[in-house]
Amino acid sequence: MSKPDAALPTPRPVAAARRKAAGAAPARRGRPPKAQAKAAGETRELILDAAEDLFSKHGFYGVTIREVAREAGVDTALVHYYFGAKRDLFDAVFLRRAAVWNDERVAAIDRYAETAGEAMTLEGLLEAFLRPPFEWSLKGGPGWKHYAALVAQTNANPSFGGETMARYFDPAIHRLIELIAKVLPDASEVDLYWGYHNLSGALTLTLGETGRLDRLSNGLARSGDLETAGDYMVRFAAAGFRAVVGMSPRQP
Amino acid sequence: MSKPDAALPTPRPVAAARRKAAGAAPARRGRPPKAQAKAAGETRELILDAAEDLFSKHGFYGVTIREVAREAGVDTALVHYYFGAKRDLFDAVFLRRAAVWNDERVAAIDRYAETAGEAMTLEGLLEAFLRPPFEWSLKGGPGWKHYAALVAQTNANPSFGGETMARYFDPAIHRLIELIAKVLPDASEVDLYWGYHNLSGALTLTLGETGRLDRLSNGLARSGDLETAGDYMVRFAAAGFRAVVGMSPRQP
DNA sequence: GTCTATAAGATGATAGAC
DNA sequence: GTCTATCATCTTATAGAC
Repeated sequence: MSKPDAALPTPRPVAAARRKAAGAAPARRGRPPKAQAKAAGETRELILDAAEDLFSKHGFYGVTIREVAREAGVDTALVHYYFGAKRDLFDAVFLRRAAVWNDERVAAIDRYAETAGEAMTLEGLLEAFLRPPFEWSLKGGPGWKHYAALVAQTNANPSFGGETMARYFDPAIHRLIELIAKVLPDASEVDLYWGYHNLSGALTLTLGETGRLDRLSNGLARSGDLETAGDYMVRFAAAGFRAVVGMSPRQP
Repeated sequence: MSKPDAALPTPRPVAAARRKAAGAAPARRGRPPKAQAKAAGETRELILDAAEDLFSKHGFYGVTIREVAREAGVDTALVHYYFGAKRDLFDAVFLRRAAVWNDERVAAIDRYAETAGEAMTLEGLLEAFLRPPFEWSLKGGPGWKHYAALVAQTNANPSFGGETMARYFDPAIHRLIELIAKVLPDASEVDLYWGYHNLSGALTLTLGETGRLDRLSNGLARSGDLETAGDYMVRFAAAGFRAVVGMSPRQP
């Protein structure tokens, strides 16, 4: 019934093993061309961009410093010069967009809450909270798409970036839950946390854009169709939140 | 507001680096004790168990063969003797429980559908489909818990195990969707696939037991409380499925 | 089946010339 | 800031003795 041969991300041997397997160009002889002079801070950003891309696809251990340098078009030693240890590079990547990402989401729900006033709805709130990341992932350039996948990965396994995630993402989530509580006054805090947990999983899986859904549905639904994903998610989660109200008794 | 110092999985340098960092025992001198004779097939299982544990926590690249051998209490060369390349070991781990896992879920929803007959409900179906993995993770011993986390990881990033996942998991999911279609006759296939996508994300995040929820909720809700997670998930997803019925027009 | 020894190469990181 | 050269270590994987 299912077609076990559709396109899935290919397994990825670490840097050199992959180059070998791919029968890649025989490692250009002689001097590599000197890098052109870069604008101030540009090298730093190039490295972050490359690392963001690779970490989001292969995880911390699946990426080598050499690979990052190669994709960034800079020398290996420069990566250490700018960021120190590999782990620090990862943290820098995750940190770079964390504040923007969350400030924007908080601003969006606050703006919505103020505009809507008494007419505030659950769907409206979720829409305001979910749409910014989807929009960035779609239209913010490749960096934002990679970052979205990195956030998804970190949410699913906080071994790397967990600290940063808790520091920057949790306050935004708390604000959302606070506002949902106004719309669902009978919900307990526990109800809302479990509700958010369910939403969070869906969001994470969506931002990862793994292609699983494409294959499962034989192309009927596409992982990368974030517009549609958002529409379904808002409806699905709003109904879900309402359905779990009252499952745990409220604290007195 | 959040406590940025609670317990989260610690970053994990690769094998030797971690041993060094931990200031571990000075690598015992002299001959290691010979392994006792093992029952037939036991060594194989020991290796699979160790690999399952480690892969589920650190991913493919975050685990070394030496580490697997050490945790299994066998010689490094034996891992290759039994499984060949590292990638083949990973596949063997993922494959070992794939059939059981999915056969049991299909059996559970089929049994439910037959017993309930006309009285079949969405909640009943989801309960039948979701409870087995939760039960195993809770009561099936550590192996099943590790496997659940591995499934979660693979769903979130199918670079490794994607093929196996599609082959073994998709048919079970298709069967679930088929039965949901009976309960929600007005839903289009697309509606159901997006609905399942939302459920799948929640399931994945839950089986991962990352501790994110514990921290976010300051201990009010616990990732490891799979009983409660299941109760909320059934209610949340059932309402979600109903809410998305009709969003995409049905195929003629 | 189990272990020793070792090949063959990749990796994170740094010192120091320019 | 950038690049070369290199260290010290780790990694997968195999050949071959027992």
